[in-house]
Amino acid sequence: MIVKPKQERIGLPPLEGAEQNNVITRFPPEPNGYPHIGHAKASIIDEEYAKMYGGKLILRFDDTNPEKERLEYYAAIRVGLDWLGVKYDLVKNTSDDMEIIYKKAKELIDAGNAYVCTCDKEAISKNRREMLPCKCRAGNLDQNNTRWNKMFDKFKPGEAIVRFRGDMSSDNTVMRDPTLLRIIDEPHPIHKDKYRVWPNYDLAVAIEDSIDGITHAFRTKEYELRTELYYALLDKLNMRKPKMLEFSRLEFEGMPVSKRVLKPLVEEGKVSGFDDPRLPTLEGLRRRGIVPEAIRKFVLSLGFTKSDTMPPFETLESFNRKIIDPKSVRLFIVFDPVKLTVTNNNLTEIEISNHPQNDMGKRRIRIDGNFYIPNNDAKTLKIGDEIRLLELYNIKITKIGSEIEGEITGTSYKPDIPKIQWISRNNPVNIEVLISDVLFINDQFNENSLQIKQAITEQYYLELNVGAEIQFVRFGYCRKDSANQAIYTHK
RNA sequence: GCUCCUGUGGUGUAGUCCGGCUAAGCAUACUGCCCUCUCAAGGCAGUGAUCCCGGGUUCAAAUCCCGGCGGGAGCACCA
Repeated sequence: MIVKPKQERIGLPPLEGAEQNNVITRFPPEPNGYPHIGHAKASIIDEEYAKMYGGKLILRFDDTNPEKERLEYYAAIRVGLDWLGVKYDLVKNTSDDMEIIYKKAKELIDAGNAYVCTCDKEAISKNRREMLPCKCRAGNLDQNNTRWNKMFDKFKPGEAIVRFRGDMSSDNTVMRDPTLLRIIDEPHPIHKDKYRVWPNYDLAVAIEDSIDGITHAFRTKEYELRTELYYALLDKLNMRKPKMLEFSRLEFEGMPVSKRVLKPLVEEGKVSGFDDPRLPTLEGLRRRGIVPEAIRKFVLSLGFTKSDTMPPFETLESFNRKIIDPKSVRLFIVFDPVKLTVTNNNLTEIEISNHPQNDMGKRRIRIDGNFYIPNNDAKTLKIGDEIRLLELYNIKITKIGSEIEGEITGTSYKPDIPKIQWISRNNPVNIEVLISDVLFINDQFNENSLQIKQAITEQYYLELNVGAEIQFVRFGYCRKDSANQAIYTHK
C-alpha cells in the first residue's frame, strides 16, 4: 500500500509532466514599456521552475507589433531582470524568426487551415458575434495564395488579414476564426522596414514556444481562453505542444500596472517618471528601497494560483524590512525641529554605533549643548520631565517655550524615561523625505499620494552612498536617493 | 448577454487531484509580554476560519457528486 506523502510544501507546486534536467521555460515580454511587478512575478516563476528541475530559462522578446515596441524597452527589461537577479540561459527575439513564421503561415493556408480575409473590421466583428462565416472563408486555395502574396506589397494595412479556420460557432469566441497575421507598415525597432506582415500574439507564441523547445509555458489568467487556440494551431501545424499553465496576475491595491493608466500620469507630470517611487515599476520599487530578494520571496509566497487577489503591499514590506534591517545604518532625523539647549553640557564629541547589533562602524558627532529635537516630542514636554537624548545623556527640562532648556541629570541609561533623537545644532544636514502613498483611491488619482517633508539629519548622511538604506531611528527605513533627498521605504 | 476561470480567518496562501493522521498549517496584520539606549529587528504568547451557501454519497468531507450564489477575465488586424 502506498502512503500518500501529505505534508507542507515549500515553494512552488510541482510541475505536471516535468522531468528533471528536461524543463525549458520562457519569459516572453513585449518590449513596449518598462518592467513592473507583474513582470517580476512572471519572470521569477519562470526562473524558479527552470531552477527547480535543473532546466533552462529563455528570455524571448515578443516583438511582433512594431507600432508599440521601442529599442529602449528591450534594454529596460534586461536591466530590470538583472536587478531582480533573474538569470536566463538564452535571449532571443520573436522577430528574428519571421521567415519560420511565414513558412508556418503558408503551411496553414496551403492545408486549408487558414485563409486571407479582406472584409472590413466591422463586418468581421459582426460575423463573429453572429457566428457567421464570411465569403472569404469559402475562397479557394488559389485565391488565398494570391491574396497572401499581395499582403507583402499590394494590400494596404487593414485591407487583408490571415485568419485561422477555427469554428465560427464555437462557444469560445477566440476560436471564431481569429486573426493570425496582419499588415503593419510601421518600422520595427530592430528590423526596420524589412517586414510588414506581422503575426499576432497567438500565432507567434505557439510557434515560438514549440520551436524553442519550451516544455512548460506560463502566462497570466486573462489568456486562458486562448489556450484552446494555442493547442489547435500547434495541432494543425503538427508541432510539438508545450504544457501551458496560467497564474493570476499580480497587482497592488491602488498601484496600477497598466501603461494605459501610467502613461498619462507621466505625461501630465502627476508622477515624476516611470521611476517614481509611487509606481509598481521595478525602477520605482528600487528607488523606494525595495530590494530584489524581498520581491522574490514575496512572489514565491503568493504561490501558483489562479484566484483573483490583491495581495497587500504590506507583505512585501515585511519581507523587505527583514532583509534590509541588518544592513541599514541607524541615523537620527528630526522633522519640525525645535531648539533645545542643555545649559550644563560638558561634552564636545560623542561616538555612536551605526547599527545596534551588527558592526557597521561608528560615527562621531560634535556636541556643544545646542540641539534640535522633533516638535512632536517637544510639545509633550513639561518642566521637570526627564528625558534621554538617545546615546547621549539624560536631561531634566528646566524651561519650556519656543525654545527648550534642560540640564544634564546623568549619563547612564534609564529604561523608563522617554528617549528622543536629536541633531546637533552646529552641523545639521537639510534633506527632504519623499513619502509615498497609494496612487489611486477608488479609481481616483490620489492628489496627496506624495508627501515631501523637510527634515534635518546628521552630517554622516553625506558620507553614505546614494542607494544606501538607512533606518532613521523612531521614524522608519529610507533609501538615500541623493545628497539632499531620501525616499521613505516603510516603517 | 455568452463562455471560461475562481471562492480557506482582516489579508496572502498550504492542504483539495489520491476523503480520515488537522474542527485546518504558514505568512502578514493586530494585541500582550520578553529583549533592546528606536515606535525597527529578534524571542514568546494570544485574538481571528462552522474551509461561499444548500443538499447528497460515506463510519468519516475543506477535500467526492449535484444545485445555487458571489468575484474576476475574455469576446481586437494589443500582447
